[in-house]
Amino acid sequence: MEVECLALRDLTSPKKSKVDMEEVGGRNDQKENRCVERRRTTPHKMDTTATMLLYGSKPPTPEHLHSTPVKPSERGAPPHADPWTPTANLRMLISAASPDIRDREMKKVLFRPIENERAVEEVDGPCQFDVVDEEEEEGERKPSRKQKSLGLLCQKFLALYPDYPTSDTISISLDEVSTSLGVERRRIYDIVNVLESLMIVGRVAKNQYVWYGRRRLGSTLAQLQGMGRQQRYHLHMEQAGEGGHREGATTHTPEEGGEGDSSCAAASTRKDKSLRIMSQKFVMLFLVSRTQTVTLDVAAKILIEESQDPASHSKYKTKVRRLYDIANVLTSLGLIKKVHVREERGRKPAFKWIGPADFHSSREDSEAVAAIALPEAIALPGGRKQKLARHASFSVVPTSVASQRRVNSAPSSPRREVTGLLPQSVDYSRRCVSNSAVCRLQFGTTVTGVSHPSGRLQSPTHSDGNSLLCSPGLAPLAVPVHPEGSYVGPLSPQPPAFSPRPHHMAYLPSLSQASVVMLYGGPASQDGLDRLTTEVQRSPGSGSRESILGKRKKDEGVEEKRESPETELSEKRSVEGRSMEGNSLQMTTSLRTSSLGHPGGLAREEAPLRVLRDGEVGRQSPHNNLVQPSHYLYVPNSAGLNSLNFLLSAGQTTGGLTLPAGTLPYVLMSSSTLSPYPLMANRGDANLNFNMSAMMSPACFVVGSAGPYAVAGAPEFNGVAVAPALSCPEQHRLFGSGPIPPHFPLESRPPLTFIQTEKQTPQTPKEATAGGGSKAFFQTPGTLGTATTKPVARRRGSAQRRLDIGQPLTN
DNA sequence: CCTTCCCGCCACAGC
DNA sequence: GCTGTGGCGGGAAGG
Repeated sequence: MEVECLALRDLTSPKKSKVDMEEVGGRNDQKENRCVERRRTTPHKMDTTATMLLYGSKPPTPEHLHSTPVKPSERGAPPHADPWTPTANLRMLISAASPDIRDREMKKVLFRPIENERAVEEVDGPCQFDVVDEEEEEGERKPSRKQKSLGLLCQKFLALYPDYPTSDTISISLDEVSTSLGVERRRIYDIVNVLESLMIVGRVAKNQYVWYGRRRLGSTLAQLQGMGRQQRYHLHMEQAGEGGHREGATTHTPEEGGEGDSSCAAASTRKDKSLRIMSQKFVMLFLVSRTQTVTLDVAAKILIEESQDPASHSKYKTKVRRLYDIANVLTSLGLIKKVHVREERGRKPAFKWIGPADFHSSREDSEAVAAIALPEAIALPGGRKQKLARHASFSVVPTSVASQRRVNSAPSSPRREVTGLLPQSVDYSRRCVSNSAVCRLQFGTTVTGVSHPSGRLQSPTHSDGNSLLCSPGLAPLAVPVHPEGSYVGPLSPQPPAFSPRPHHMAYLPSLSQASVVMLYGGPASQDGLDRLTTEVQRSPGSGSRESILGKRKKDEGVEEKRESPETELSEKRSVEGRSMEGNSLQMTTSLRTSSLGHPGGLAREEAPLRVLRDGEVGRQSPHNNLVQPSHYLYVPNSAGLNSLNFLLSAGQTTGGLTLPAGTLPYVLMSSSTLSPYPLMANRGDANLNFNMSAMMSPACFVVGSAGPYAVAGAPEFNGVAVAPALSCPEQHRLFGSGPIPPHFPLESRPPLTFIQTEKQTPQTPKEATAGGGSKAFFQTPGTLGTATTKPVARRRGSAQRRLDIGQPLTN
């Protein structure tokens, strides 16, 4: 193989710089104007989020999505939900909870629709929930910069999809994502580009990406490591390290690429994007570094060199800015964490690799890996090829990859029609894979999560086996929803009644604008789970905390778990709730958007959630202390939960969840996924409870132990999507997912079922069956057909970027 | 003041 | 000309 160079050459295009220089003056002016304008508009966008979720599966109209945000009202969505309100509620909860949480909360409010804030303020004014702490009111108003950070955004993004999807059928629509997350597309590109560089996502078509999750991460990393070595980054690092700068390290091969193609350089288009390349290189640096710590300074220098640019100061600054962007994403992925290195002159910011160290083992997808790389390598369909490769190392991979991609992409039209793409590969039209338990919701999409193996998490108890995480292998599928006792979120103050044990509530503060209902289960029970859980670790500190990042760590499931202390970040985010005893499932609703908060506005309460049964939820597994919930049920509020009623079957059940096709959209997420978010939980007691009820007032839900849960959909919901999670082991079996312990105690339990009450359109999951029984869950009605379609719908399509991706068929 | 990094202008590229 | 992409750097928040 030749070397393809990834050339960074483009990173800084001289041309551009020049231009900028020239234009600066004018540009700025324009900028100003634009800014204003945009700002103004933004709020609407945000508003739409909820809507988006609703429509996710079925996009109302493609146009809508794209276009500028329609006001919610237009769509029928409630005018903006009050973002603040939820927050307020949270605060209350938080206060009640621990200080840590509070802090955390304060710092980050995930999913808060930032942009709307303003609007909201004006409109809503302070929320109704005055309950809140006083203290914050003011503060909140301003969305702090942190709340808008790329890292946070990335976490939200990641939370939408399972770490280890069973198949590569999960598609990602940038429009939807940007809308749902309430950010501009530009930001999504930043995230996606980095994820793409690691093969966590792949580009399918314009505006469409496929979610691969971390399945390929290990191989990707291995590949990058190899490339890094080839490039001799380690040498560079060393040199740099010492001297601080390495300039000389020219070790790297100059371009080779066999190419001499210098042409490459010229050829390169923007596509070669630097962000992607930089991201890969940055990761390589970690992988080849002995210390696994890379300072921005060094990284920037190395990257600049490669890029051939004369390192001008400005370039350096630009590079650094980009590195921060990349680092934020990588941090969110749990691959690196920020640290400081001391040097002679003080300390320098640096990042330390905390991701999987041992990814070699998993090489399954070697091809994939290859692919990974370097997108750049790929030739452009247009026939232009580009790329450049500068470093031999890169070259290695590329070819194969490139070819692959081409192949794939070529055939299909750029826009992938639903079906058309990737011939071999998956039919995107179907979102769900047969086997997979997971479904993604299309847009709303989220997928279910799955387990991922990450292990380290939180739970202190892992020993018990409470933890549920699925083994990697299984992961995708089965997520145990666990059956153990389920408990419903206490709307009512008295949770105890329901279960013997203290319930735990988990409250996620802002998952997204949409309100969320979380269900979290305690430890699943049992043994079976235990096995699965490989990952759980105790966290040193409190049992309760877990690191966020940690969870995601495993690659391919196999990776080692790390114990490492979490990153700072993680710590912050650690949630306490998890440790709760979790026996049961708990549900909580966040009010975020919703109605709760709003006085009038949103009242969607048409149908409050009600509990169908209470049963004793409590029975859970005996041992449950501190277990971390394995999964959470995430329901976008946007969907109109408020109006929904739903029933949950008793937790114990095992059966599985059954969701009627039309049900509401929900996603089952592994706890790890959520880990990053602040979660409030009550530990059994009333601590938190108190407010909850208030917050939730509109909706109520209950979980009965025995019965199935039914959800009544609000009118709005047409089932958006159903995430399939498997709750029980049995299901797993069905799916074949994994080993499940025979003795899984669930047998008797009734399955969870969601029922729709109201009008829901049942959707049929077409493929539901395929997988096996469980599939049903998975399917999201919408997802299947609808979702798929959506892409097509996407507005006009001009695809700009060629689909390079073909993704590895390999799977 | 320095670090971090959000924001969004605007160039490009495919149609 | 239009739209999707995404490079890039100003400048502001945070520390």
